[in-house]
Amino acid sequence: MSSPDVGLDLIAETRRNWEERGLREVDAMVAATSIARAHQIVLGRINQTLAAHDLTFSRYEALALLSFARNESMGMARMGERLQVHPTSVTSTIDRLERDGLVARNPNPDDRRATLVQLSPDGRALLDQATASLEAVRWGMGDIGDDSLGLLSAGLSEVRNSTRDDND
Amino acid sequence: MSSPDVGLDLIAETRRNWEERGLREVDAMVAATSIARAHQIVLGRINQTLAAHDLTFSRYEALALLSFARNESMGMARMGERLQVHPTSVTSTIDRLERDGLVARNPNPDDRRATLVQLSPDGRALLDQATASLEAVRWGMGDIGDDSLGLLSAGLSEVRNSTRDDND
DNA sequence: CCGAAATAGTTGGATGTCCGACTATCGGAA
DNA sequence: TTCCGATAGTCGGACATCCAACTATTTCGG
Repeated sequence: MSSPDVGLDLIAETRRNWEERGLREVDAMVAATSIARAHQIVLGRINQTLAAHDLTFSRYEALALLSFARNESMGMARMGERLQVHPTSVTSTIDRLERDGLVARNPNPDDRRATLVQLSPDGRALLDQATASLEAVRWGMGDIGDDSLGLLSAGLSEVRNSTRDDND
Repeated sequence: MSSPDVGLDLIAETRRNWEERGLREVDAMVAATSIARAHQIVLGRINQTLAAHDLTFSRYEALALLSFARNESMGMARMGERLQVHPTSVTSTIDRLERDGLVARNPNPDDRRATLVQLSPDGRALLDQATASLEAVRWGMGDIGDDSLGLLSAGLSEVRNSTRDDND
């Protein structure tokens, strides 16, 4: 069924190497590395799918976020909070979406500092097409069953919420 | 114990939004999003820790890989395979490590196309210090128990090995 | 033995992300 | 009311990553 299982081998070998060296916290290292590799693979699949629509996952997420907002419009600062990215990343993402005519920047009449981003009809249409493509490839999750996906998501929420003294 | 649980709320809200819209494969979408967010958080913690050593996770991984190689030396193509990144990414990473005196480029006497990357004494010393720092923060995995980490890693290996028709 | 295909690495271009710094504006406290 | 801190966005710089294209070598098939 499965291919040569490259990813597993690489992680397993890394574990052996570190164990031989006497590293403490090998399990944590393996988990962190596993997250990084899984991210690399899943995002690669997703971006490959979205490339057919001239989109990336970042831009897709921004379009989707706007599509759920009242009037399909939202301030940039709020977008940054929701997407958990730096304000400059929002600027960059919106720049490209605007360049492609998928969103528009409008002034906020109540606050001249703020900019409201508005999803355009083209943006909404492209979002729907891209969403259909992502559904077809199950967001890059392959043939994993929903029950396993649920367990995985639960484990990852533990990671997100694991305390680290500082705030997130 | 846990903080405001920001990440969970955002993911949970995203799930609600998509469910209302009638998306199929909501579990896959949540899992993919969870991986992306966990990656963002864990890598952020790791890079914050490594910043004290003027390193990033990419550069750290390259140093660690070299440290396990025979003579702490390896060809760049092989590094790309092991780290699962594009050859140009290896070039970029090695450029910066070389700039900082942590590795050296040497010609391969058996193949004039190839370049051997050699870990320097400074690089080895810095790697050991950085590793100690990462152990102290458990590679960004917070206070999650080793048993949970094991389950998580197992779930993620399933993702890596999930078939997607194409090869990886 | 020779030329085509494969391989190693680099360069240039695009994207995404962060940080620091800067401008413009808002808002609250003295 | 005025000034100072907080907030909204942008810009420049650094880094990571991919792709396409290019050079230099190596390798292999005829």
